[in-house]
Amino acid sequence: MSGSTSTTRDNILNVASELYASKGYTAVSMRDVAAVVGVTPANLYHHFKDKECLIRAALAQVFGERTAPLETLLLAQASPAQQFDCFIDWFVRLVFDDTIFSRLLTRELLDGTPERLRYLTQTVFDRPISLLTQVMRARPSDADPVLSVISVTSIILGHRQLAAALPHLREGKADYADTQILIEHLKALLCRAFTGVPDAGRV
Amino acid sequence: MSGSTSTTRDNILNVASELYASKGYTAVSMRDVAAVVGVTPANLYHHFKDKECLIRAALAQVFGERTAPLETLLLAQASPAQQFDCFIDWFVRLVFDDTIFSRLLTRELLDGTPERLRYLTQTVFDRPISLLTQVMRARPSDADPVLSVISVTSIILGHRQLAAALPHLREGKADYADTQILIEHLKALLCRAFTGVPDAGRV
DNA sequence: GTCTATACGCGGATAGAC
DNA sequence: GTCTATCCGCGTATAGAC
Repeated sequence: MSGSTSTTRDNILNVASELYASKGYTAVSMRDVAAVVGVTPANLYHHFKDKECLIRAALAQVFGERTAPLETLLLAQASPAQQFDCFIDWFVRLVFDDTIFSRLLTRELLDGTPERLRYLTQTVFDRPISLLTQVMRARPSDADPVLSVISVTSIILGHRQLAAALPHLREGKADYADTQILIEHLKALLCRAFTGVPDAGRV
Repeated sequence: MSGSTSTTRDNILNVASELYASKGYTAVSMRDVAAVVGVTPANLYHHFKDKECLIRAALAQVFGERTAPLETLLLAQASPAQQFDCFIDWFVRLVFDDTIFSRLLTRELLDGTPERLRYLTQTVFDRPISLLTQVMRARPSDADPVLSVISVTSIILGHRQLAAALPHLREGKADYADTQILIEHLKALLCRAFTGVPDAGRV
C-alpha cells in the first residue's frame, strides 16, 4: 500500500490464493506454496508468522480487491432498477469468471471461523446488501426487502455451486454453462418475482 | 441391508460422515475416525481398504439414505403445483435441518472428482430435477424449464450457504434463521417468478 | 475382527548462517 | 531476505499376533 512492498510477498499471496481456492487450506502445505513461488519454506515464515496468518492475508487480498469496484459501479447508476440489474451482471460475472474468488468464498462460508465470517460478511456482503435493500423497498413486492436481497445473492451463489453438477445431469443442455444466458434468465426471473410483471421498468 | 451387517462398520460410517461433514476430508485423519468410534486405526483398514474408500462409502450412505423418501413423496401429490410446493418444503428442510447432508453436498460440489460428481448428481439431483421439469412445463412461464428447476434448487442451496454469514450482517434480523419463514418466503417468491401471479393455483 | 507395533514420508515450525 | 539444516509430531498404510 505504501509503494515499497516486496514483490516476493505479493507472489506468495497470489500463489497461496490460487492453491487454497483450488484445493482447500488443509490440503495445501506451506511447502507447496513455497515450491510454486520458488522460495524455501523458511522464507514463507519470514513474510508470514504462520499458516493461519498467510490464509488471512490471502483472503483479505482477494475479497478486498474483487469487491472494491462495486461501490462506484452502483453509485453510477441512474435508477434503483438499473442498480439492481447492474448488481446481477456484476455479481454473476464475478462469481462465475473469478474461480479464485468464488471458491474461497464458498470455503469461508463452509469452514470459516466466526471471526473470519465476520470479516467476510463485512467485506463482501454488507455494502451490496445494504444498497440493494434500498432498491427493494422501492419495489411493489410485499416480501421482506432484506430477505429478498439475500434471495438474489443466494440464487447466484447457488447457480455457481450447482454448475459443477450440471455436466453430469441427464436433462442437461450445453448452454447452461453460458454466463450470458444465465444472466438473462435470472434478470427475467427476478424481475417477475419482485414485480409480478415481466420486463417492468426495463429498456 | 441384508440384516447381517456388522455394527462396527455402521458405526464407522456414521462417525466418518459426521466428521467429514464438519471438518472436511483432508482435515479428518483415519486416526480421528478410529478414536471416536473407539477402535484402532488398523481396524478401519480391515473394513475399508483406504481413506478414499471410506469417504465414498460414507457419501453413498448419506446421499442414498436422505434422498430415498422423495420419490414416494412426490408421486403421492395430486397435482404438479402440489409437487412443486412439496419439493420446496422437503428440500429446504433437508438442507437446513440435516447439516451432515448439506455440508457433504457442498464439499462434493466444491471438491468432488468428476467421478464422484457424477455419482452425486445421479443420486441427489437427477430424479428431482427430472420430475420437477415436468411440473415447470405445465406453468405459464416462458423460461427454460430445466433452467428454472436449477434456479429453484440453487436458491435453496444458496440460502443455506449464506446462512453462515447472516448472523454477522448489519441489516440482519433474527428470524432469518427460521426455516418456516424461509419456506413461505420462497414459495411466494417462486410462485410469482413462475406464474406472474402470487398464490396462483394454491389453497 | 480386533489388536500391537511399526515403517516412512509429510506437515508446521524454528535456529542460525549468509 | 533468503538460505540450509533440523526438530518433532501427525498422517496413511501394513505386518503379523491373538
